[in-house]
Amino acid sequence: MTPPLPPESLTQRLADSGLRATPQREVVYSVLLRKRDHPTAEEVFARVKAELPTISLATVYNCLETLVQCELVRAVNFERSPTRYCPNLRPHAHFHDEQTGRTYDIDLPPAVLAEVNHVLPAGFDASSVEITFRGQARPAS
Amino acid sequence: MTPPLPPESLTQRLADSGLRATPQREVVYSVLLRKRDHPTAEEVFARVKAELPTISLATVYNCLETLVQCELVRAVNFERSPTRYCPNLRPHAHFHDEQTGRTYDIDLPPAVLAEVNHVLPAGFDASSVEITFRGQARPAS
DNA sequence: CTTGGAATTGGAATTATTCCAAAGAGCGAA
DNA sequence: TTCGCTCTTTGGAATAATTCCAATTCCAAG
Ligand SMILES: [Mn+2]
Ligand SMILES: [Mn+2]
Ligand SMILES: [Zn+2]
Ligand SMILES: [Zn+2]
Repeated sequence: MTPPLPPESLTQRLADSGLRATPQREVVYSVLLRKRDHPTAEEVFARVKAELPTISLATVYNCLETLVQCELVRAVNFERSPTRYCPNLRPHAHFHDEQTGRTYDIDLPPAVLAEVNHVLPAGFDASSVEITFRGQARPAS
Repeated sequence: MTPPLPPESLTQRLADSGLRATPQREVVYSVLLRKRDHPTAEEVFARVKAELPTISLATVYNCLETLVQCELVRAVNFERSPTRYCPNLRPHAHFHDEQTGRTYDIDLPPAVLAEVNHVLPAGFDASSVEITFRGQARPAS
């Protein structure tokens, strides 16, 4: 009974990049883990303020950027709407519900990922793939 | 010897949507067809000005939006960089070369598309999928 | 204790895009 | 034809997410 992917220690990951674990970074990250609804920077800002009332929006942007660099968080974009942030580290696609605006994680089996990468002709060396669905969701859960 | 997908007449498509074929719309569309390098609105603006020196940037945005509505053109976004425009109507993914910034069309076989759609759990009804690769390209052609 | 680099902060700046109100065009009815 | 209505274009102002900047503040090492 292994714990489900022991979440990489924030402090550890930051250290690996030669960065410090600050209260701001810790709270921003914990807010993302607590409610995984792909919030925007503004939404993260609002949630973090509850714990750190004096944090600035600029800092939230800085922290999010840092977390993305450390690969603890993914930045997700739909068209030109504000960037959303996702702490799910498993390979997954995103489903954007056009009615509600909600975003869902869709697990991507390695086999499918492989299949998708096979469409690339010789000479194309992909470092990442991104798959985004758009439509209507009525999730079972 | 059928012509390769007789490009839907712009005039026809516009009429279908109850819209008029204007010189501005025609030139914007022809510019997209002429050089399929996924230009931004600003780039389209520059190219169109050669033929219609008095066109405004607002009109270019309007025309592009119209062409997207008519489904003659796809809007393509990479992160938060300016939207790019693509007149390729076949199902295809995009490959974004991180070095050069160039964008390549990658044909998507129906089988792969089907496979990808199969990752959706019950309750998720997708109206479209978007696949984007990022990496380094050394295209054969 | 110092002190130098890292991090945060508030506010200004940037920039792609949208909005707006006024002027121009095209077309069918009279 | 002319009129009137609607669609379209246009230039400039406004918007909004994000980035930039310069001034503190923080902190860990010496
Ligand atoms: Mn939406
Ligand atoms: Mn790029
Ligand atoms: Zn996600
Ligand atoms: Zn394309």
